[in-house]
Amino acid sequence: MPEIETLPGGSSSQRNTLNHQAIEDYMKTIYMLAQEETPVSTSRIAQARKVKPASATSMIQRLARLNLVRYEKHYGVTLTEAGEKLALEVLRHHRLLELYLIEALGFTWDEVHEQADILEHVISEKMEERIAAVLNHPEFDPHGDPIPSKDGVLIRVETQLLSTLQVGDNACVSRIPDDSNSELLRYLAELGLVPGTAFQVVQVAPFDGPVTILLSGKEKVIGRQVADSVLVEVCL
Amino acid sequence: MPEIETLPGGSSSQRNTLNHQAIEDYMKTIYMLAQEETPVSTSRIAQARKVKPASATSMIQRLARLNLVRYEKHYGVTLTEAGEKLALEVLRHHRLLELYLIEALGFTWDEVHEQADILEHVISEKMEERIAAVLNHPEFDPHGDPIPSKDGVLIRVETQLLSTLQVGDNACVSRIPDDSNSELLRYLAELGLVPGTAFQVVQVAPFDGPVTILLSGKEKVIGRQVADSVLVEVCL
DNA sequence: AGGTTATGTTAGATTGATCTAAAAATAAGT
DNA sequence: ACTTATTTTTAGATCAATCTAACATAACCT
Repeated sequence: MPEIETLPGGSSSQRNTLNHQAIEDYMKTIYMLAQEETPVSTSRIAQARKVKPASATSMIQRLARLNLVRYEKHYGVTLTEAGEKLALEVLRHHRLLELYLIEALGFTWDEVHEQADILEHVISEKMEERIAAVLNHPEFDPHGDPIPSKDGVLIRVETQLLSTLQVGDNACVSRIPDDSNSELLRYLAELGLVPGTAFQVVQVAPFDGPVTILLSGKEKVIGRQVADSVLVEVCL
Repeated sequence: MPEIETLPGGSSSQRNTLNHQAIEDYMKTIYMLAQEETPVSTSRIAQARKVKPASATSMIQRLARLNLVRYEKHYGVTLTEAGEKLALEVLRHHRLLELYLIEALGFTWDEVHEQADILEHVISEKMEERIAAVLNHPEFDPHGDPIPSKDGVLIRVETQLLSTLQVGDNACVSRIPDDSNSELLRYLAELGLVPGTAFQVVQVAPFDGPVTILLSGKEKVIGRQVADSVLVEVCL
């Protein structure tokens, strides 16, 4: 008998247990990439997941069979409603976990991404809920990324790269990509450039030179590469 | 090229990441079964893991190749030193997690086993360590099972079944198997029959009848089947 | 338009963990 | 010791997720 594979599209959160971690990882990846550009191409997915394009293709076909994505050959992939729901669920897990690891278990900023990437696939509904409760239902994770609500709503914040600011601009650090390398994250934490921190741009050297900012009374000079890794909101 | 598979035998805790959850599950199973009887037979492993004997055989062969077990065809399996170390590591994770889920996340007694069974394979050294620290390096889990120390030492407690006690005996509840069904665990919790509780045997009805105990001033009557699920230490 | 390059897809292989069915080894019973 | 029953192992299949190599499509560029 053919036995059709089923998944989330079904009803509620059945915790299919065979929600196959690979599926969730692909869905998360596709969701992320779709923010930047849609439809999402095979090669972008392959690159992000660090697999060969052929592997991505075959997984995409599987996701399409599961109605998690719409797929058109040689064109690209978009998420279905069920797919987006799944992706947001995983993202919620990830971000809650990152915050939890820091708040409850004393991890540092730069350590949590990796562990959260693994845990996100295996925590039960109950555990998700308890973690959210312990953290008092937070809206942002430690990197400044919004945490999707249980029913899949994601706050969207207008941000720009720190490196695009002009001299005199006042801004707040909004987000640092949580998959930035650990060195960078530790450096930023040391500088005090963490989500929520307000600062003013004092100087922007030309030719992609360093940016000087005034942060809690002290001037800091940061390289352009670093300035490209920090997302800010212009405030006031 | 042949590429030989390697694992823990190697050095330290390399967190091979490909410590394959199935391998760890088999090792845990074999460890447990070896407590009861050694060597451990294929069929016992298959039964415990709920797979067909053929599947167990092939996994056993793999474990032997990895030097986690000694295997002799048609005879049985014993753990190597590396194998025991791995099993104890997983057991440590499991028991720490059970306690943690209760203490830190408000899970109840009967809910933790399943979630711990999944998490035990994916927490990092760091996370294990932080959890142990938060719990103040506990020696027993909520079911009364001893938690192996980081260097693989397991406290062994002499226990007997509650059902083997005589009238007049004083005893303390020592352990309840953590894989007992949830109904039973909830019932025991309600009765107050949890690890550490002292009680006296008031009456033992013949023909496998119920056992009456005196527990914090109140008499409770428990069926024989329940009395067979509780491990006690005779105290005083 | 037509050829070249880049991107994507199919085909076929591999590995891990499982299965079923069949063969082999051990244990048991008279 | 011979037959039967039980247990274990082997052989061969399947499924998921990956790979490589070969083929197909689309995009690009004079």
